[in-house]
Amino acid sequence: MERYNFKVVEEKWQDYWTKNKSFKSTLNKSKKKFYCLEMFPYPSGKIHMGHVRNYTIGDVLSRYKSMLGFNVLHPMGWDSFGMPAENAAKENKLDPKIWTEKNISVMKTQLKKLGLSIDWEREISTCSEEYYKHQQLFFLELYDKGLVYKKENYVNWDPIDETVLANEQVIDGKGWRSGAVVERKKLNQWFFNISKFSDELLKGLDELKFWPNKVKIMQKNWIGKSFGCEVNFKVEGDLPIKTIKCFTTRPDTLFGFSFLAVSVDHPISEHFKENPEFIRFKKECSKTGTTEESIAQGEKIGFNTNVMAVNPLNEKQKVPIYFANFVLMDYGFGAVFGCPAHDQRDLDFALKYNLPVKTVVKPLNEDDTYQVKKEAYTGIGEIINSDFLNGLKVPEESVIKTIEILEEKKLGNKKINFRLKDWGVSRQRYWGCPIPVAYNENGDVIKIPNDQLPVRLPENINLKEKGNPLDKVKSWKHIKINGKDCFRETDTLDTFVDSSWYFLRFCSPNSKDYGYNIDEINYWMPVDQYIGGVEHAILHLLYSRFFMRALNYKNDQFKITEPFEGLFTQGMVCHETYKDENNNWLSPEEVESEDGKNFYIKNYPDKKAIVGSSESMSKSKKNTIDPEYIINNFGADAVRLFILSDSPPEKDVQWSEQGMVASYKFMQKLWVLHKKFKDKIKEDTTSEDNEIEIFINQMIEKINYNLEKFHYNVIIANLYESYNFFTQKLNQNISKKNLLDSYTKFLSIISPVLPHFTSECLADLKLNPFQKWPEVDKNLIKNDTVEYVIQINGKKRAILKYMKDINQEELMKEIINNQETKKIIENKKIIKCFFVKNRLINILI
RNA sequence: GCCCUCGUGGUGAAAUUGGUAGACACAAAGGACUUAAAAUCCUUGCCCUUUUGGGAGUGCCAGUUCGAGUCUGGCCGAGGGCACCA
Repeated sequence: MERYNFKVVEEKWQDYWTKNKSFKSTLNKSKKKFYCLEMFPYPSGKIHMGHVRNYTIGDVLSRYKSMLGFNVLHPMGWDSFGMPAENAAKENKLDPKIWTEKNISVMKTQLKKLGLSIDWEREISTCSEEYYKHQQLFFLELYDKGLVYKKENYVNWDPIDETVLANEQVIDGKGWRSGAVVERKKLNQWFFNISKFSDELLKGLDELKFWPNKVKIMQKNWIGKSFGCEVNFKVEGDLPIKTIKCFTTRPDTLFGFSFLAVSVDHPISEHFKENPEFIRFKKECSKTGTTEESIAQGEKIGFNTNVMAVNPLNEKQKVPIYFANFVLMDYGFGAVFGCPAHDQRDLDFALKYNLPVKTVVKPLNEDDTYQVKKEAYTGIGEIINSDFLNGLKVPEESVIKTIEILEEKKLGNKKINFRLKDWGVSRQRYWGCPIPVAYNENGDVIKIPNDQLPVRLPENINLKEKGNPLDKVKSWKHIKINGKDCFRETDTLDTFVDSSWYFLRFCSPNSKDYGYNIDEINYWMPVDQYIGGVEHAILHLLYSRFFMRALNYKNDQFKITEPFEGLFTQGMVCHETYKDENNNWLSPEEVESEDGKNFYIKNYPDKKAIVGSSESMSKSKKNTIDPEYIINNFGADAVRLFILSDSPPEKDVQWSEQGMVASYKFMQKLWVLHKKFKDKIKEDTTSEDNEIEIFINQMIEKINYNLEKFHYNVIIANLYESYNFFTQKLNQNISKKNLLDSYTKFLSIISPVLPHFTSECLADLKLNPFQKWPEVDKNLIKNDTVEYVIQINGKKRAILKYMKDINQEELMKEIINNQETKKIIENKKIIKCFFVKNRLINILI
C-alpha cells in the first residue's frame, strides 16, 4: 500500500493555492462578508507553537465560513516596530530594519508551510513607511481634535530600557519587558486622551455580546468607575491655600472624619518644599511607591503638617492634615478624607498615629453602642452618631441623601470618578513611529506641515550609546519649517499605537493617500471574529476600542465604534520543563527516557534530569518545541490535527510528543481509508442499507454545532468517531448508492482542519478541491425509532428501541410486553410515572 | 484584601434546554498475528459476583427536583486579574 506522502501533497496544494490566488478577497457588496483576524505576530525570528495554535484556530474558522458562502477576509501582517529589533541592533550590530525584514521573510515562509488560507496580497508591516506615514496623519488629526496633548507628568521610568512605560506595562512595580524596578520621573510627554471616553468605553462593553465575560470584567475593573462626590474642606492656618478638595464614595461617613491625607505631590506641598523633614519624607515615599516589598507590606506612613482641616458638616470639628504615602496624586484630587471606622486603610493609618476612631455605621443586628475596633466595618447597616444623618440606611439612602445635603449647603457636588488614566504614548526609542511634530525656539509645538510628511526614520544610526537615539542625530533633528529653525520631537510612539488600527489597514492595504478607504472599511469592519491571547485583554484591546472612538470623534463618515464584534481568547501551549542536577534548564532535545518515568541527559544515562511542572512554552525555560521541525517531520495537517485535538481552544494545551505521533499515524490511517472508499465506490454492490448516509448527515449536524461553539477538540473526536464507523462499515456489504456523495461530504466537513489532505483526496476522485459546506438532509436523520431510557426510581434500568413520538401509555404497554423490561416492573405497584417524549420514562415504584 | 474562572478515570477531556456520566484520544495491562521484534488488530479499565447481575461514583457538605456533572447555599482546593483607586 502506498504511503501518504505529506511532503509532496502539502507542497503541491500550497503552490496551487498561491498560483490560483485561492484566498484573495475582494469587496463584493452582494455577498455577506466575514472578517476573521488573528492577532498579528511580532517578527522575533521564528514562529512558535502559540502562533501555530492561534492561526490554526483562525484558519479552521475562515475556511468553514468561506465554504458556507461568506466573502471572507483573512489577512496577515507584522507588528514590526519594537524593542527587540533595537536590542538585536545593539548586541549584534544589525540594522533594526534589516533584522526585522529578515525575520519577516523567515516567519512568512514558516506560516505558509502551515497551509493557512491567508490573502497574502494584503500583508502589511507596521515598520514600513507605507504604514506609519498614515499613523502620523492620524496623530495630527487627533491633535487637531484635542485628543492628543502634551504635559509634564510623573512617569514610570524603566532604567534598563531607558524608556517610559504605560501603567499597563508596569507589573508588580517592574518593567514588563526588562524586569527592572521602575522609577518615578517627571517628564514632558505626549498623551492620548483616552479618559475622555471612559464612560463610553465602559458602556460599550455591554454591546459586546460575543466577547468572553472575563475580558469584559477585566476592562470594566480597569476603567474603574465609581460614584461619589467631591467635598471641599476648609483649611485653618497661615497657608495661602484655604480649601482642599477630596473625592469620596462614602460622604455618609463624614461624621467619622478623623484626619485628612494628601499626596506628597499635592499643590499644598509647595509650602513644605523647604522643610528638610518633609524632603526626607517625600524621598521615602517615592521609594515605597515602587518596590515590591512595600507593596506587599502596604505599610502606611504619614507626615503631620500641623495644619488643621474643618469638617464641613460639623464646623466645630477640626482634624490634622497629613501627607501620606498611600494617597495618589493622579486619582481624585490627590486628597482623601480619613474615616478609620469604615475604611481598613484609614484604620491602619489611624492606629499607627493614634488618631480617633469614631463609629458612624452599625450593622443591622447591632445597637447604637456598636464600636469598630481593629477591623473597619464596610458592610450594610444604619448611620449612627452623625447628628442629622442618623438612621439613614446604608448604603441605599445614606450616600445619596448626604450628597443632596452637601449640594444644598454648597459644600460639595455629586461626582463620578474613573480609575482609567490617559495613555502616555511617548517612548525614548529609535525603532518606532516618529511623532510628527517639532518645536520652535520658544518650545511651542509646531505640526510638521503636510508637504514635509511623512517624518521618516533616519538610517544608519548609532544605537550603542545610552539614551534617546534620535536625540543624537543632529542632522535629522534640526529642520526648517516655514523658513524658521525648529527641532523635531525625538520621541517615537508606543508600539501599541501601531496595533490600534492595523485591522483597518487590512481592509484597504493599498490606499495611498490615507490610512483607510471609507468604502472598504464600512464593508469589512467590524472584525467578525478576533482571535488571540488573553494577555492583551486590557492593553491592546482597550487601546483599539479607544482609537476607533478617537477616529469616529468629529467625523461623520467614520461609523465604527467597536472594532471587534467577536473575541476569542485561546489558551497557551505548555510543555514539561526539565532541569539538570545543578538547577539549569534543559530543553526537551537534551533529555532522554526509556520508560517515560526516569529521565537523563541524552547519551549520559548516569546524569539525571529532573522533570518539572508543565508550563507555557518559553525560551527562558527552554521548554519550546520548534514548529518548523515538527511540520517537516509530521506534516502541517498532522500538526493542525494535534494542536486542536487535546484541549478546548480556550484552555491551555499540553504539548505531547506521543500525541503528535498519534496524529501523524492517524493521517496515514485516513489515507488507507481513502483508498478503501475509492475502491468501494468502483465496486458494484447492491444493498438497501443507508446507514452511511444517515451517519454522515448526523455528523454534519454535530460538526456544525461544534464549529459554531468553538469546540474544535470535539470536532477532532467526531473525526475519529467517523473513522471508526467507516472502517467497520466498509468491511461490510454496503450500498454503492450515494457512497461517493457521503464520502465527499465527509471530506468537506474535515477540510477546514486538514486542507491539504482533503484537497488531495477530492482531486484523486476527480472532484473539485473546493467544496461547498454540505447541508443536512433532515429527512435522512429523521429517525423512526428512538432509544427510550427506562428508569426505575431515577435509576437507569434498561434501554428500549421503539417507535418515535409514541405516548406514555404505548410505551408502558411495550415495557410490560418486552422480554427484557417486563421483569423490572412485574408485581410492583406503580406510584407515578414521568414521561419525556422520545427520551425517557421514570417509573416510581 | 477585592474581583473572576475552574475542580469529572492513571492522563487530556466529552456530555446542546436538568433526563443513558466518562464519547474521542493518550498511557497501562492482557491477548492475537510473527521464528523474534517493530507495526497492526482485539480485550480490559472503581467495588462485589465465576457469569447473569448488582452497588458506589463528576472536590466536600447540605438543599431544590420524579431525576443534579449541570440549579441554589456553605466549605475546601487550583488558576487568572487588580493592588493602597479614597
